[in-house]
Amino acid sequence: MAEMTIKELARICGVAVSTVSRAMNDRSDVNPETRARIRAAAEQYGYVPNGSARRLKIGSTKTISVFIQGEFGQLLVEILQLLERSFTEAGFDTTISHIADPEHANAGTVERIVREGKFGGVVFLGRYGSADREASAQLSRRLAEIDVPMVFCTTADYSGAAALHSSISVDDHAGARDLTAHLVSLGHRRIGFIGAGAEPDREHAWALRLAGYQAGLHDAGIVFDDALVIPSALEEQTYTMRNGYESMRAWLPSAPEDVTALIGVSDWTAIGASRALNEAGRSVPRDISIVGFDGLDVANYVVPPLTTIVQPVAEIAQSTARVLLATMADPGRAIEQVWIRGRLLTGESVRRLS
Amino acid sequence: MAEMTIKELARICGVAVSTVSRAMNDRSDVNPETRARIRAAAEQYGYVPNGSARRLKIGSTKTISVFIQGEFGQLLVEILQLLERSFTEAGFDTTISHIADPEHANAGTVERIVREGKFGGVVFLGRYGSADREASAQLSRRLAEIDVPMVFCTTADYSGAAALHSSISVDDHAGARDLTAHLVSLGHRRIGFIGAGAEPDREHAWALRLAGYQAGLHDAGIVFDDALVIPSALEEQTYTMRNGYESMRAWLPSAPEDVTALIGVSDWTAIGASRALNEAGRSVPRDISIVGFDGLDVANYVVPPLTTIVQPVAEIAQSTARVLLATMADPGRAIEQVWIRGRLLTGESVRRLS
DNA sequence: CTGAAAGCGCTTACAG
DNA sequence: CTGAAAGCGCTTACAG
Repeated sequence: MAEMTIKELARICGVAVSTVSRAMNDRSDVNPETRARIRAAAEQYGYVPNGSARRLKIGSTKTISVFIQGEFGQLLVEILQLLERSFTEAGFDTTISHIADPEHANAGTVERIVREGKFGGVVFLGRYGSADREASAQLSRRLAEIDVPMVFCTTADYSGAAALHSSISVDDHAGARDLTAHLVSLGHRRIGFIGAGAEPDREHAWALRLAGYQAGLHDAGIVFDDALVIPSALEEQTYTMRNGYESMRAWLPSAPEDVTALIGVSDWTAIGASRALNEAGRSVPRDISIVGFDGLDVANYVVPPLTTIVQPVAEIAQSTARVLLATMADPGRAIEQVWIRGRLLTGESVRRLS
Repeated sequence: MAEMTIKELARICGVAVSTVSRAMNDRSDVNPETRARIRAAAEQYGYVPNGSARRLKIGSTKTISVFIQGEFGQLLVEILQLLERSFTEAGFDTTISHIADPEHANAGTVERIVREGKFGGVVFLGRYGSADREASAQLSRRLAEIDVPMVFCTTADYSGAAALHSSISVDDHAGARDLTAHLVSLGHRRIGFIGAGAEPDREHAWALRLAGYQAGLHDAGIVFDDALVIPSALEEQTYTMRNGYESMRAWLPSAPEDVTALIGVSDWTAIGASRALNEAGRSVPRDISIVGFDGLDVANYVVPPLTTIVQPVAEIAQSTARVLLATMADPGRAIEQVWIRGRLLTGESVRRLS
């Protein structure tokens, strides 16, 4: 079936192409009857305006692009669906680009897509940026030079000292602090943290959560002990079940005997670590308590159900859409950093002491 | 930073736009030095060709579109990454569209995107089509009228009697049959199936897996018993952990006492069902054996690790890329239905009887 | 190897 | 309310 053009449809309808264009774009200055006739013909002949030509004319488009980095689990799917809905309601199409491997997606690719795309706005969605901080920072700075509104959702913009873009995320710091306070309230004082990254870092989720945990300890007057921080065994997989498992296995032989509770940097991490503990003959929560972070469905289904911080998915998506649309309407708008507090969900993975 | 056009760059370099175009597109008929000079200038000034203009001229594009339906777990992420890599190697860009809610994504949206996009080819990726079979079939037929090569990956095309599109998938039927044979070989004869859909169906994964299970029983001379088929409790969530859990809870009160093994329609289903069994005081595999399907990482980490069929992800992606690229090269090419055999992975969730 | 020119299919002032 | 015309930024015969 050959593609039909506006010209052919115009001839069929006996009008000028400009009239067809107006009819297809629901402009007010068309006779309702003409409009109906043209749209009926379009339907009948399967006419669809050529998007490329349209975009070429219009310049910036009614399209918002969402970039997703790496894996794409329940959390991001839920946020993406909510974003798509918001954008549709606001009259925008949503297009998605997946950056399979943030490490190898050289800045150029992303930049090229954003520049070529002529998008109305861009969302970067993805929990965790590249491990190469300098590359991330550089990309972020180059992106800032492009004249398109962008926001970062569930991920920081790594541009360095002063943020160049708005970002919306769960409050990682407060969440980890809440978890720590919860454990303390149940009598725990020797509390470990699973899944710390390698280098000093202040922007990735793991670093914020680690800092929140330290703040929680401080709140309770507990001295932070480096020996209770369990480093990630696997590069670039910080938040995975596999990393939780491997990290715990690597750490267990040298683990201080008196640890009574552990905070996983994510639910998956906690689940993987639990498995390693089980294999080592230590039962959760009898021998050791463990909590996660994110509040995935799976946290409710593992045995025992995990105590965790639930990410406020709806609020995150809402804020993201709001900030982006507002910035699109007023590009000079101030940059916002939005941190949304997660909710503590009590499972059965923590034992009350004494 | 204003967008630079080919015209401006041409003026800067002191050449004609056609020369810039040739240089940017790596055509052979340009003086290597001119080419180098132009590309350097492009880099310096951040010139990126306008994709819309390019597409408008070229007509069909060097872009392949991947449509993803619904959730997007480990399996699809892995396949998508492999597809992206194959397409890139073949010189194509990959663009992704997410159909958040296949139920509500009226055929029109998908059709519009495909028609507008002028893609070189289209992949439909997603394990499970819409529940509304008539709508699916109709969409499939309408898509067949569009003059773009398409293949279905890990999902059937639901066009009905005669397939209109090529499709590549794990061999659901053989996999379930293998699982059944495995259980039989360990002494099980009263084997149930968790996650059957509501209506008669022959195309969805659950239906194929159910049929494979029945074939496996038949192979072993075991009479199929309807009472051992556990229906899905939740609409549109067949393969989720939640559905495994809820379905098992609903079924348990009326469960025949003599069941010794269960086949989950997916790993997640098996994991959810295990949890319900645990809550009811039945331990896996001591009291009852259970197997899954898909071979997700999580299957190795639950306790006990799940026996399952591992989806041959690499082969699926490879075949999908091969079939699509071949069809793009030769649109008259015959339609292929590719079923790839999965591998049985033995965990610890099955007990040997007697 | 390079340039001038036509044209891809739209949208949008402009004139009626 | 409608039409004729210009032009968005490219690519590609065509001519040199």
